[in-house]
Amino acid sequence: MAPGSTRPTSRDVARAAGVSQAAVSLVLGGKWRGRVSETTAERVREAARDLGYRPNLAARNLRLGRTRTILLVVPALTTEFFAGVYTGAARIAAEHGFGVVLYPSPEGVGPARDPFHSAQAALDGVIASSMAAGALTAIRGDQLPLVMLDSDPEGSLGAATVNLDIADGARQVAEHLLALGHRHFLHLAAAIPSWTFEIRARSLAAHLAQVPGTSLNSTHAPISIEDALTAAEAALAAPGARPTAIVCDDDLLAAGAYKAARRLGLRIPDDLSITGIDDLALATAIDPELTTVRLDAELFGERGMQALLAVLEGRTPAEGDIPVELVVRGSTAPPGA
Amino acid sequence: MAPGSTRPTSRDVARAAGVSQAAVSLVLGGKWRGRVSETTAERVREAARDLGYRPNLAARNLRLGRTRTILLVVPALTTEFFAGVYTGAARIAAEHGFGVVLYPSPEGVGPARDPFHSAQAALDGVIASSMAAGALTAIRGDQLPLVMLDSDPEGSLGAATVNLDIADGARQVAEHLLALGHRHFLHLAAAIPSWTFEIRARSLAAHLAQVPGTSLNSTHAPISIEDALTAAEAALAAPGARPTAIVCDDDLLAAGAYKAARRLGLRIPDDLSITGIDDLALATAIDPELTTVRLDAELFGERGMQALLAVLEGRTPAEGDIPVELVVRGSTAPPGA
DNA sequence: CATGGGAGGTTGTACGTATAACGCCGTCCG
DNA sequence: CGGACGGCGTTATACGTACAACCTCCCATG
Repeated sequence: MAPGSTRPTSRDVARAAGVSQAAVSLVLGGKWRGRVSETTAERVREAARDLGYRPNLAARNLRLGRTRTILLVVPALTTEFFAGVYTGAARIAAEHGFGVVLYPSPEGVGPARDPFHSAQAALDGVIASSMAAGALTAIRGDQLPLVMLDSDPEGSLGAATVNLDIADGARQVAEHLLALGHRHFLHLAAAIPSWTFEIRARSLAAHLAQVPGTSLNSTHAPISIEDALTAAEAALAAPGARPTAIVCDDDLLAAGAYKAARRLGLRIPDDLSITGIDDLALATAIDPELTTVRLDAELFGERGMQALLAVLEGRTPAEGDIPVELVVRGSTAPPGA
Repeated sequence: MAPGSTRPTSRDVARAAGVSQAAVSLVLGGKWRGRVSETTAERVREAARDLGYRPNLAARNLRLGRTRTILLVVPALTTEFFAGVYTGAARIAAEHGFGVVLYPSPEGVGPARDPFHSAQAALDGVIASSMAAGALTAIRGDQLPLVMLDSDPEGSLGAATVNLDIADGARQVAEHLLALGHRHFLHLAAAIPSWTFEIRARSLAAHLAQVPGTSLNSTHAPISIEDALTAAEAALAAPGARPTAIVCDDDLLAAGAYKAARRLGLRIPDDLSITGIDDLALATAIDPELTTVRLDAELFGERGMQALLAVLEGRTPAEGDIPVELVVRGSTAPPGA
């Protein structure tokens, strides 16, 4: 590369190899069988290597009318959960020659910035978590192929949806705690308006109500340890029957509940059982280790990407929720043990 | 939009507004002052709105020869640290009309996949963490403007570097523990070949050596709680003088050290002091809360992006490491307290 | 010997945009 | 009254690629 010169184009390669630009495109595009001789092809490849040629993706995208780039819209990346979703989605995408661009919705329901303008890349499709509330209004009305993660199948504008079987997770938590003998519950819920969290709450309430004599209170907090601490401490200190178990919408909230329990001198699990959802690394770092619902984030991302690829190819995405699994650890025990 | 039709182009807008395509480009590009009348401009804007026109970014990128897209190459997103870096970088980028695409290097030093092929987007520049070892070889030799995060200023191919003052962090840890009276140390180091971790180790050793009679052993583990648990347990159970303090390269490693201490019946901080680096949410979730070095991940990302923007504009990036701050919490105390 | 056809290319064009260069028309000044 | 100039546009072109269509040998075949 001479200084000041720009990147080499396919025409530069052609000149160096003594062929036409079209021949370069054919060879490097792998479509030269029966069109270009092996010796010429090798000469082209060598010239490309020497010049350090990289195809101009903007030009290729323009020509082909597609970019093989998918936008993944997620809420903030404050836990590794959506990192896992990204990893799974990116893996499947790579297998099909697609790239994935991440758009973490600015904190919460911020000023609805435009993900399409912000992620400058030209896009072939979008996968969006229903929790990325701020960005969703901007996405609606765009005619890009869309797959929603964890979204109300009825209210997703006809877009395909991929869901974790989160209602079943709530069922497993409820049955586990009921079997241990708990009757008085606190639901420490995420203060995010999202279909997912509504379903969790409804499923939890429904399954707890199957046993007579149970009580269920709720309190809400933003998904952060400090906010959860504040909310849990207030709820535990409130007058009336103290719950013997706290069901949290998220492991981070559970960590806040741990801190509240410590402040109030309550031992876990003897005085108070706590459950989470996600199974983050955090879950086994705290003492006692957290009983939680394991969500397979990578599988979630994989299924989301598979669904989008199906949409892009005109196929119908596979049906079926992704199963989740209760992992029983040390934070749950019979009440008053 | 009639069904089956493709996205509207600027020419469609022009037709609808009864003007030329060039006029549309001028109006929508904001360069119409003195070239197009206000009434015509308004007509164009209305037509664009009615048709739901979005400029084709591939075409724009091709025409302008730049994409306003930056690639951020990071190691795996298993903690929120690099999520913070991304957030900071993306904020500064957005202020300058740039987008950021994330490339998490496949686990560790995986098969050196090509970040440029994987992230399909056409790029204007690259910011790369020196910890993303696998991807770095692919980046080298590419003539894209490059900024390295936490990299040896000497060995970064002349690329600009932005560093956290990690050596000073190690100094603060060393002086804190020495002041408490500790003399026998274990360094639980990250098993990642990276300049950053070498510097931490060197700085730690140098500052501890300033006090006569100190001892320092090292053990290495991949950055995960379970691996750290294994390594720390082995090191603590080894014959010889047991360390009274463990200095960890990372909060995740520190969490592993907590678990090792619990298994061995050692109380923190009475029997064993532990320190980390990063100040993740995890640090205040575990009990006792972790004394650690707070790294400002978002500022790190901001400075990285500012440096890259400077490079792109031909300016010289600002000098100076980013200061870090020891946060003293409950995991450190005088030995044998 | 004419004809077909395959191997090995080349020429030409379009993707959608931004912008340089060029009108055209009315007005105003010398 | 000529021409310069400003306001309001238009026409033409280039960015780099992928591929359809074409072209030219040369050999085999009837």
